[in-house]
Amino acid sequence: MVTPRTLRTRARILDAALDLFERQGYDATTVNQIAEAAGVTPMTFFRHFPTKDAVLVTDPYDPLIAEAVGAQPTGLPPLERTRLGLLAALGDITPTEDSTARRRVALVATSPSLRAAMTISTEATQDAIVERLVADGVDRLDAAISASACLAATTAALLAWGSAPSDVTLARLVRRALAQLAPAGAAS
Amino acid sequence: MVTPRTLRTRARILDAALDLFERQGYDATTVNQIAEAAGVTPMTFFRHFPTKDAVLVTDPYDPLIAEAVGAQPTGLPPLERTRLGLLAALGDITPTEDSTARRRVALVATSPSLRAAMTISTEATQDAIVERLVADGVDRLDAAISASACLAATTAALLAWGSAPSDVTLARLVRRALAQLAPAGAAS
DNA sequence: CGCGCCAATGTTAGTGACTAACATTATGGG
DNA sequence: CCCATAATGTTAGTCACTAACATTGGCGCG
Repeated sequence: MVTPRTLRTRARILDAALDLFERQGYDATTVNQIAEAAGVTPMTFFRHFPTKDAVLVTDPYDPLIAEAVGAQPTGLPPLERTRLGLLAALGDITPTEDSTARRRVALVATSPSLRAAMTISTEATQDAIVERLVADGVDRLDAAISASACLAATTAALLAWGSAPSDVTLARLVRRALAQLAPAGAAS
Repeated sequence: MVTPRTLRTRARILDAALDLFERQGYDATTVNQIAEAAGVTPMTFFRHFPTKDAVLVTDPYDPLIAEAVGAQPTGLPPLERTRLGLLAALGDITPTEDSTARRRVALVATSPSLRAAMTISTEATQDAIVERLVADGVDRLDAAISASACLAATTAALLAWGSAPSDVTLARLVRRALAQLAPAGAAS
């Protein structure tokens, strides 16, 4: 049941949180402060976001990415399949970026606990890719290695993007990251 | 001041913690339980380990690894330097493994919060590698990409080792992981 | 062999993230 | 305009972790 009221409250909490995080840092900001600034009870905060870090960390792209990886030629080694799949998915994801994406990423880059939360969330994506590769007969360990390496490179690019000049696009950085994992001297 | 008494207490806490974690799971075990089992106050626990997860997560290998990476030929692309450096460092690290290493890794594999803690700790290694590469004139983003990709692959191997048959060595799995990041068709 | 010093431990009191069970408000559909 | 029900509030609690101060216990020295 997604009522308009829910959306408004959620947006107020999110705005208050981003504002406070940017002004006084993530760790120095308490959920109580966020709740108060949003005109709401701490309890209500947790009804909208399961954890404090969930305000900043979300990625609903897992199925999309796993599918893109699966769509790459089965003959390729798993690393290459994953790499190409991520590049292919990139086009679908980038346009969706809302205006706060960069602020969120910049904030995540500032706190170890946030980067840890992001890792946990990335694990879901990794699992999705691994399952997809395993379904095609790839060894589970090989799949995990490929997926985690590609995602780590992508994450490095993402974090860099958070504090990059505003004319640098995320897609550009990710392409650069994944290019380093390409078979020697390959184009694209 | 590293007195014998300190070492004994620390060992008692560590034993109690490993035992409880294995019997009832990491998240279900409280610091109070560990302290009680070790015949000690919760406060004392935190004097020996900064956090609950510190009992399981430690790696003091950063300088060693960074040095090994730096020792690789400067002409190579950063990913390859990092990869070869990690392989070189592997020999120095493996023999040091104490008998609880595998138990610890197996436990880390079971809980997302522990894997997150491990990521934070791996970041230190990553930073050491990045600084070393940057010192040789490598672009910082390129360095971060290489280091994080190689370490992610290594971590995947490490986690797999935790629940692998006991005749499978860590070095073997790590070599397999890093081999996937090798330039196409290169040996070892 | 006992005594005093200081590291190691204990005590108390508190904060902040989160949870559960139950009470209250308010919104939008009939 | 009213009522069912979603959304919020209240209260009370747990657990990881911290700070300040009090206490104990082991080891070196006389």
